[in-house]
Amino acid sequence: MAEVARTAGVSTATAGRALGGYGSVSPEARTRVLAAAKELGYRRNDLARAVITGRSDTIGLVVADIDNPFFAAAVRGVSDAARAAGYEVLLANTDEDPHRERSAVDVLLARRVDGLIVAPTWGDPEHLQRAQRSGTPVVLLDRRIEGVDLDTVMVDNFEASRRAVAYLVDAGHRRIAMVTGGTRRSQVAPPGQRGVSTGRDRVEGFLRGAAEAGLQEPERYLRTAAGTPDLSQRATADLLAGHEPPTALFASDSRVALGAVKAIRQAGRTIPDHISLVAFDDADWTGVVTPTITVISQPAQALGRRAAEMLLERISGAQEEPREELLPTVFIERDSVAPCADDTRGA
Amino acid sequence: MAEVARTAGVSTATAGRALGGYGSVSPEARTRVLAAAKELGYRRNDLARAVITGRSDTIGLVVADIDNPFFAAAVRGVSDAARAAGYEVLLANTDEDPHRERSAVDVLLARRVDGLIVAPTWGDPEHLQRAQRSGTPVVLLDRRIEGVDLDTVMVDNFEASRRAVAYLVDAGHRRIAMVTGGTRRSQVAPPGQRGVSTGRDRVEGFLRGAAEAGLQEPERYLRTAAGTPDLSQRATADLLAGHEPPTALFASDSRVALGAVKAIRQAGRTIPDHISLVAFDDADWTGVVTPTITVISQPAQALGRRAAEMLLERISGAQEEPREELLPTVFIERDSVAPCADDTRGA
DNA sequence: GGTTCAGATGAGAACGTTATCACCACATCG
DNA sequence: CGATGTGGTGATAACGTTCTCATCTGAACC
Repeated sequence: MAEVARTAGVSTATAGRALGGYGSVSPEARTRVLAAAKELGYRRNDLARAVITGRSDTIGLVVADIDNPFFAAAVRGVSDAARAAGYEVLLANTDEDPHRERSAVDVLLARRVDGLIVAPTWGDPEHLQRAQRSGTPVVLLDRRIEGVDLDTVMVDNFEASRRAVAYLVDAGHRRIAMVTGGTRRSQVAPPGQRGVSTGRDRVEGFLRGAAEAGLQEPERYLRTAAGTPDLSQRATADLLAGHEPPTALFASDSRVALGAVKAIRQAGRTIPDHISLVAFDDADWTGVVTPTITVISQPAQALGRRAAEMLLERISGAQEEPREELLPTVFIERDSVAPCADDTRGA
Repeated sequence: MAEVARTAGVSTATAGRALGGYGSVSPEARTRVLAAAKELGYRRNDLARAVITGRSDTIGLVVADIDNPFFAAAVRGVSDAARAAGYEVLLANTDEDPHRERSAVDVLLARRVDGLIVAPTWGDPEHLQRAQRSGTPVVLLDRRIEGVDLDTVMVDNFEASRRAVAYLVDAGHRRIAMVTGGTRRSQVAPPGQRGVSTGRDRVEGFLRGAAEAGLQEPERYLRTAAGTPDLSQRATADLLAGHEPPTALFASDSRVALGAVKAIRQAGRTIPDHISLVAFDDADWTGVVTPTITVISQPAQALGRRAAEMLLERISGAQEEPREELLPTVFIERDSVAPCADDTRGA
């Protein structure tokens, strides 16, 4: 910059003003500086600027796995909203490992991000609260943490799941199973905080829906820790092979549904004749398989966008109470649910 | 840091050495500094460090759309390799807009990324060459640019496509269609550089395969500018409704395939009885639809990982000639291709 | 016992910006 | 005409680090 200033015949202060767009500069000085900068191939150093201003115009984004379609869409939403406001996005994956989440947050904080959007995984969220307290706003995406004062953008997983079960019950089903990832057993945490809120809420919605229908022992048909297609396939196969197999299945996300569909097919059963299926997430393929799958559609991209918007509000100094914002899900009826054909429905 | 130094009773220089892990510090001084830092809640400012060292330990990643499964996987690969080496990833989407690509590169350069991984879209690549020349290494991901000296990691799209067509020809098909996105018509660029190399190479592979089989006017069955499921669905419907409809279809990626499957189903045809299908990309759903889809599988995540590795080599000063690295595709035979049943196969 | 050398330390410069302040010229106003 | 702004400018401090250099200590070596 000093060289640009020299070439343009002004002080570095004036050159800085012309290049940085602050203060006031005469039109002629500005053009001279700009010309000199172009001639010399000058490129601004945003890092040095950030050191001075204390703002990096960057937000940190921490998700479990960008390669999961839900998060990919959410990241896209965050990215779009961020860029529209002149912010860049620093991305980190955790693979649901609390240790990686914590270290990712530490690194992003050291890089002086102006704010953080986190889809928190299961451990102690103290690092998130500390970040917020020390002046870096945090917005939770897709997952809430009880007893923590942070903005949160998500859907009503409990209610959506309860309704899905009610829908299956209305179709006459009584032996309704749920396959889900998330809720791990081998986990050290207070009971209320096990697993990820998304998984917990969906399981509780399932249990509530089952209870409301007076179903006996719904836990008998609940399979957790099946978060990948492969695990889900095995869990579903297990369910189908059991005594009094379920006549309907609720899959907690599209990857779980993928494994479930495979297992059902391999077991020689057909959807929806032998077993009905409802899944979370309107993945692209759910509309193209035979039969098409009835799903609870989540506005993944909009969730990301809203999270970014809320974060940007906080960054610009909004001081209201932390709020939990719920975006609506859409229940899309397709062809994977049929009335229960099983005579033993009373079982 | 000055306060930490004061608390620990050492100079800022020594505190810096203890905190920054450079130079040499006595064990006792180190422990005193670390204790003081912890007590004061000191958090290092990596931005200031980057200003001094000239290295930000950050790489910029520019792709068309993170919400596309191929790129999501590639980004994951880049991210993993980057983190393993202590680098962070700054992400940008272009939506295939050359203007956005250029401005994204400009912003990332201003943030002093140590290197760039770009899946280049169609316009003039001068900004990429300039970045490389001015000392920020650039690696091209998934797409090459002719006549440009940049490292590139991709697959052999031409050969994979040629083989896919040959496979269909071997099954007896003569009216083979291709639906693809990418190659736009309304584009201002020298003929050889229209569209994105991936799309061009696949089209040329298709044409070569057709030529080798002696097929007449293969262009008649070529539909470009159908990069989204919706556009692809329309293009496929159009093909099916035409005179002498194709008996086999080659879809240039999984999203195109999705639209094609929908169109085929809506037209009342079945795969593979009426029409065979081969698609690029082993999307998760291609193994679960009926019938399962025969695909050319790309190692998307490995492409990202290799791109990051090559970039890191350049960053650490490797000076060899730029190279183009091809990762192998895998042709996965499933159930969407059947021998041609059409009597008029000579047409 | 002097020379050499490595380890440890501090003072202060350096990195490339923005922030602060003082100053000037000039217009505006009463 | 003097007081009061206001836009433009430059010198220099400031940001929070790392880098450079000089100095000191003590051990090892012949």
